[in-house]
Amino acid sequence: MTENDNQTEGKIFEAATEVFLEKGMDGARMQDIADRAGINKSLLHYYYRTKERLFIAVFEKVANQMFKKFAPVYSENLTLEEKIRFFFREHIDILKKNPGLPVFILNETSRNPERIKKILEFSNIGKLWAILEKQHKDELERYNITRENFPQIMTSIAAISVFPFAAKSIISTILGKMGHDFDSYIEERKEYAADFVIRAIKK
Amino acid sequence: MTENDNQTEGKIFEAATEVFLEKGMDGARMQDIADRAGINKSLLHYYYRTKERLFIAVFEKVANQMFKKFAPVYSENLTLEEKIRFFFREHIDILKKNPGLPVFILNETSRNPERIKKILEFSNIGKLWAILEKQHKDELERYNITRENFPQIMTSIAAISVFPFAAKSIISTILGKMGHDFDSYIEERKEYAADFVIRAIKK
DNA sequence: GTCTATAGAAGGATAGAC
DNA sequence: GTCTATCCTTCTATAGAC
Repeated sequence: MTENDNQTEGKIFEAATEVFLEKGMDGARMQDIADRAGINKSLLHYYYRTKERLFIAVFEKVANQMFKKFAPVYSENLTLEEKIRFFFREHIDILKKNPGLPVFILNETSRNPERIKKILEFSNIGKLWAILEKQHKDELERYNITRENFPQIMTSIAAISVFPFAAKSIISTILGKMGHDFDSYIEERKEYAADFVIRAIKK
Repeated sequence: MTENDNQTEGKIFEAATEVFLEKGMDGARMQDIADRAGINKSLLHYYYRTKERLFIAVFEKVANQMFKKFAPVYSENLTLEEKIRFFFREHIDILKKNPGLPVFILNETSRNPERIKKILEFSNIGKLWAILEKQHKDELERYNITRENFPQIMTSIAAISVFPFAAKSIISTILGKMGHDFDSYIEERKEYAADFVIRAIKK
């Protein structure tokens, strides 16, 4: 591969990421991607053969990005509360920079459930409970966290972090009516969300 | 209008609702809608002129459905805790019957923010805080609920109720890896969510 | 590797008969 | 009010020159 290959392929991939995030698979147009990449439409097919393949490349990259950001949660040097605070700060910060990500992933996985399986195969999200139980054996006694309600807690945490961005246009509109604005609402949320969850799970 | 008008228009509307919820505006095909309604494609245009108009009819009906189900929250005969419990039971039950609703609304409002404005105009969601303050003046002292953190609380409640359905295929896959199943997770959630929120907002 | 030109199919929309 | 036939545009994808 020459340098030109990489440059062009990279430009295509970036442009495709933009367009797919904005319009979704069905709404995206190959012409639009080509224009933004500053190249000809047929080059897209030269590098990726079909729209579907190009989409999958983008989807897997973007989805992995989302699920691989849980690293600090596995760190041994943080208390449970610190991990929760850390998570909300980091995760909300990432979403702040990519506000279109949640709707994109939610939408595409909902219309095509098989897509998520490959991504989750290589994630250790299934082992989360085992890790937590091992790392916080003593601490856990001070919280209402059990193997049984663990899915409820984890999905609530994800919900509180992700939903504001997934529902951004609705929330923005309502906040506007009440004299608030979205950006400061999000900034406040990093700490509020952590407090909220910690109170909710404390014994 | 004859009876036939209503029957056909109704069948079209029902079919359109199904298809739009399943595929979204961009993924939906007029031919598909016509087939499900058991009529010819050109009849769609006879009744609704364009795909866009048909979509708007469906979207407004469906979105209103979602925002008008907050009625019990305005009832004077319930305590704050009872309202929260009532909300989660009712709301999760509705979503259980229409699991595709959240992604549909999130997706379409995100790609076209103007769409939500007309719906929210006729909703009294902007006055929620005023109503709450009036109806629960004394009770409120036992909770950490202020005018300032009210948006944080409301969006957390919505998040906890809506997100499991918006992320259904992801959550289902993960639950599977952990030996749980989605349906019982949802059934448990009605009570768990209420407990979770009440603990989180108690002083 | 990149472009132009175009095939081939599909989708939304309309005309006109009944 | 409903159908058939068809127009027109748009979109993905490929052929072939450079």
